[in-house]
Amino acid sequence: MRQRPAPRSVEGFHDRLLEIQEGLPKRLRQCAEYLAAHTDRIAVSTVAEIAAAAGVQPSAVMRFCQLMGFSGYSEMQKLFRDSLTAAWPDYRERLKGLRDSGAGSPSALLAEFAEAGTRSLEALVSNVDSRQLDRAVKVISEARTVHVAGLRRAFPVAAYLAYAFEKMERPAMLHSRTANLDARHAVREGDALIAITFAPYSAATVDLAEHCTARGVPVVAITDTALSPLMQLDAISLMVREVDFGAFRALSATLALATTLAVASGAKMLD
Amino acid sequence: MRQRPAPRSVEGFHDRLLEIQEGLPKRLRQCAEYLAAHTDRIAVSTVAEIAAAAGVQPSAVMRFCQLMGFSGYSEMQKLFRDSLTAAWPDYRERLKGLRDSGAGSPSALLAEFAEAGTRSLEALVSNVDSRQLDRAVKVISEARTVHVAGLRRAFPVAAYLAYAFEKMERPAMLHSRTANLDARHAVREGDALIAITFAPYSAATVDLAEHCTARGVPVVAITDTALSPLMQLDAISLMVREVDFGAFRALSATLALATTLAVASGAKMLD
DNA sequence: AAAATAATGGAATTAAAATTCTATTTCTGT
DNA sequence: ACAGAAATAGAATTTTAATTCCATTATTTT
Repeated sequence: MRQRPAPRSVEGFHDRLLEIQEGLPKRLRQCAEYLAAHTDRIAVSTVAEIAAAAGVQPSAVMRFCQLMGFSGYSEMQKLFRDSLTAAWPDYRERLKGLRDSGAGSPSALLAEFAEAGTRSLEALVSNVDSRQLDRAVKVISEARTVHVAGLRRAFPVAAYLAYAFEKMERPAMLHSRTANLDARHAVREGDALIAITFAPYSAATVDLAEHCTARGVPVVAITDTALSPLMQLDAISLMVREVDFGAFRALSATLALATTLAVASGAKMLD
Repeated sequence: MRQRPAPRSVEGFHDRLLEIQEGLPKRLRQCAEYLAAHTDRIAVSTVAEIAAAAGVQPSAVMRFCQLMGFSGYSEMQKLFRDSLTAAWPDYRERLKGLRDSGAGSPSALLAEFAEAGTRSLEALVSNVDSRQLDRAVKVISEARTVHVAGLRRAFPVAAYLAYAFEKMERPAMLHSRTANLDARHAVREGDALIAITFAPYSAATVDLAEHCTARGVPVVAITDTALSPLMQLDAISLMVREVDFGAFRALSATLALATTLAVASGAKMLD
């Protein structure tokens, strides 16, 4: 069997599997069958574990990897590990890479950002805690007035939410600190707050959230990490991990989540 | 610091992180922050990789693991590896599941919006006119001050652009009509305007674009159809077609395009 | 300001995992 | 059934990664 270059994607892996599978000897066939059914384990298992689970010797797994075109198990595993982490090299490196390879055109960059957005959206759907989401929607739909707070990078999201609520004729207020005022006294009992903030967490947003919590006004937090100060309050937290593009982070996932909150709570009110 | 038993779930991990995070010394705090933001990498990274990414020594990561209650990194990693294999339905499966069963639930809605966003991004990459994009980037990188105009649905995009330029220390001005003023006289020769508007096209944005064109200030237009009034001016036009879901239209593609303009023009200036 | 305590970086050590090698077994074609 | 080829198991080796240790640096207390 002649050597073909190693697959470069998970799809490529499956294709190759199909190509080589015919006329495979017993142990290698066992490997093929096990790996076809449990590709997701490759990223986090050792050769020994895979071998045991497939009922073969580690060396059989090694031979199988080489048959697939990889230099060994580690190289194959790398493919799956990379596909799991929505990780990107640093923005500067990436840009430099694009430029060096002569592909530094704006269109190439656009494709990168589009890719980053897509990955963020996929990760969002598989990670979001649907119980928290349901609770958030409930709280928002029951609020008299919805307050929306988000500054800096979170501001576009807050602005979009305010726009969406306005369009649905839902009483809503955008806390944008115009004239450096904060309008905390506009928050009344029976209202709810959607607070959006990402590291480095802006104090103004956190303050407002604290003010609300102290008064029993429910807070829905859209944030990025478990260390967010909003997690300390017992807010209903929705965590969003956007794919990094170094200094520039997409907002696709955050916006999709925000839209969902607005639309779902609007729909619930019609029930 | 007294030892508490190791967290037994990913949620438990986050909780413990919150508990211990206060008063953490510098390097351990770096670990905490990095791991809070990138928990998904733990399952597939080595100590050395985590340490490098967090900007600390491997031994610091080890001490952090022990502080969290684990015997070491391997034990902590096991938690995340198990949670991956246990049941992490990937994006496609999850989407299918939601379509079939939980129709109408907030999670199902989220999946729909994510899908709409993904398709918008795909369409964007294949439809965008790269010559126009190149010209737009050139014009923006050569401008003294970049003006950004967008109202209503386009406002979040304009706000994001203003934020991105600010972060890159690029002189930029967001025309937001605060106090119903328009700041058209702030546009000077040598500047450029990025005008964003979608049907129904808001008069204020179009007026500003006309004002600029009349004075020889180049205009980059982000818009949705060939019928846009911005197309009548000889602006550099970038068309974006967002896929809509119900009455709500995503902004993913528009934002990706906006980010590209900002980053590409920023990169060009470094040449 | 000095002593005590805690935190850190980096090398040294230990442990674990990947990979290779080879004797043995199992096929294949005659 | 037999020779030759292919495949396999398991041990041996090499490589890589986790963990510990300790000298040095920073921080806190007296």
